[in-house]
Amino acid sequence: MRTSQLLLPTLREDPGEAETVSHRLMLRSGLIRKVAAGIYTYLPLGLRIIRKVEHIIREEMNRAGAQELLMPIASPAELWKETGRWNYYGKELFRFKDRHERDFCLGPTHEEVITDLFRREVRSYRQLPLNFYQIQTKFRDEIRPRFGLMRGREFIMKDAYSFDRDEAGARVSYQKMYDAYQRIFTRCGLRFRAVEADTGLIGGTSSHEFMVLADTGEETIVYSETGTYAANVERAEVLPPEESNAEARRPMRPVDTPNRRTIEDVTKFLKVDPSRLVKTLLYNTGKETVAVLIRGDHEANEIKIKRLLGIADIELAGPATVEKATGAPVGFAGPVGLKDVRIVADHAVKTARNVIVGANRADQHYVDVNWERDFQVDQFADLRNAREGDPSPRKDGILKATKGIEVGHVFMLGTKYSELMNAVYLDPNGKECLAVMGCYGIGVGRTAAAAVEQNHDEKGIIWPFPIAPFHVHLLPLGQSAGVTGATERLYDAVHAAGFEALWDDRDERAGVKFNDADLIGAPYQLIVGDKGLADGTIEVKIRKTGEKLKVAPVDVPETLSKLSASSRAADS
RNA sequence: CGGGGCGUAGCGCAGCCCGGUAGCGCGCCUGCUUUGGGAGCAGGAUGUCGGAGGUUCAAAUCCUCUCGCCCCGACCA
Repeated sequence: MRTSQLLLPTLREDPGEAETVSHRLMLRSGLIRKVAAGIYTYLPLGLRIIRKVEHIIREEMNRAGAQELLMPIASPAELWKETGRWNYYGKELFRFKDRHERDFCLGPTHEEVITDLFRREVRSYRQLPLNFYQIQTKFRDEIRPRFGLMRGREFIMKDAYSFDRDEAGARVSYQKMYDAYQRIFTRCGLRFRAVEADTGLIGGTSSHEFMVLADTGEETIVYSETGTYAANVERAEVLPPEESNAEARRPMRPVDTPNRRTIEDVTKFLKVDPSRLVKTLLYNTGKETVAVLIRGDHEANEIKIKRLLGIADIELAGPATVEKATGAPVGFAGPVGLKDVRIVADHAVKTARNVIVGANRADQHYVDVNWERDFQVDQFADLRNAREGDPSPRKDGILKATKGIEVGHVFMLGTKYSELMNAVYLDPNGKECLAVMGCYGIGVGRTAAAAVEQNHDEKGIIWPFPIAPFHVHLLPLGQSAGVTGATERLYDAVHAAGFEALWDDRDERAGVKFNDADLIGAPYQLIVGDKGLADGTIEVKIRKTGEKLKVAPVDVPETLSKLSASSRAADS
């Protein structure tokens, strides 16, 4: 492909709208352009990358025995009402009416549609197991789209759904997808880690997220350095502290804490460590107000709280509710003397002695407060986020924390959707059985963006060979007949050897071509100039290392084959 | 939705506080020179100053409303 035939609008300066590396570089290198918030056009070069990622996904999904189909983007409300998600999904579900005033939505995921297909078309246990996948545009009306392709409202996703006769079969299907994902992300040239995850809105029994390790990641994961445990912090279990606390209980007393409302204010004012405080968070569940006690240096985990309460949606109570429940303004809530409110507490509160809590009076706290003697707790549970330094719940070491970008997610769904939608098959005895399901997603654009986050330098992108838009970037310097002729012969030879080449045939100065090539990030650049040709060589520049090899033009295909051998090995 | 910020030429920005002919750099067009890391000189084109309303002799600038976008928090591939 010649650049003169390609819309490739590279930008010299960083666009004002982008702050993240991948977003900035994808705009600058002419891969994407924004149409509206979270909605992008893929320009020709960007689409090539998307197609490369899709190609790898297809190969691995097919290898794992899944079959590709394609479901519609618009789906009727009826299906979503059957599973209850028409109400449950919230504003993220983009709804609209057709000309007959019938309700529709843009598919954010496709459990309903695929389960509907299954129940209509599959009858017998002989047809199972089945695994269907599609690579398709999804729409989720995200509260806050950001970082370009990292979190779009419209985005391309590979989603797959497995149907098995039983739990055991479903576990096999799940494992096959888990293995396929390992291969996919490895082939995309990513450093990643599979971690235990929460099941969120999709529901189901267990799941893993595939996290690309990057500082700009929105997720925090914890893992055991010495063991195998790895989990999203929102999921990671925290073991109850083992040691009992021998500290003697001192008598409780009130102290004045004028206008000190936050943990930080109170600890500074009383000159104590945050771990000496217990914070009292009041949550509205829709039915009641619940007080959640968390040690001052710990972070509340709302997912765990929701799970404990068995409530899908909770929110921190507003000032009015807080005042009603505690009789004090926000910032002075505490468990002592708190009436008519259910109190749940994190395990760490149980062993904490002589702590500081709000007094349920303006500008006062209690110090030397002790559980059982001074306040009661209805239930203790694991309610906080894991953090670095906590023991691994598998008892295989101490947890470390890192940031990650979620590029894939696999779920064991169980029979949640088959029950709600009556997706059944007949077993050998002619008895109706619920299909046991799994579902498996990969964000295609996000995978590409994550690859940029992990593979770039100050000059631009450094594409991993398997997903590079072009393998080789030909840079003829000047317009002499010798250079043009040599470039043309190289272009053909490189193609014949199986490489995709981009030929910069613009009448630009060397510096412009070099900078654009570094920005676009093809793994190899071929620099053809009169200087080199005079002694019979051209230069092969390796983008990643900056290394330049002087090579006779006839030897270029072989040199490229050798250089790329290791990156291509993963293909087979 | 809450908090913060921004909308001025294709891109990056200044001008706004203190109202008075709309500017700079890059890119784009023409010509000459140059040609291995974002060239030089000369000439040129390009704006409903996000939109609507208001104040004023006069509004990019002040006021009100509105739309869009970005960043930080609750959602997720």
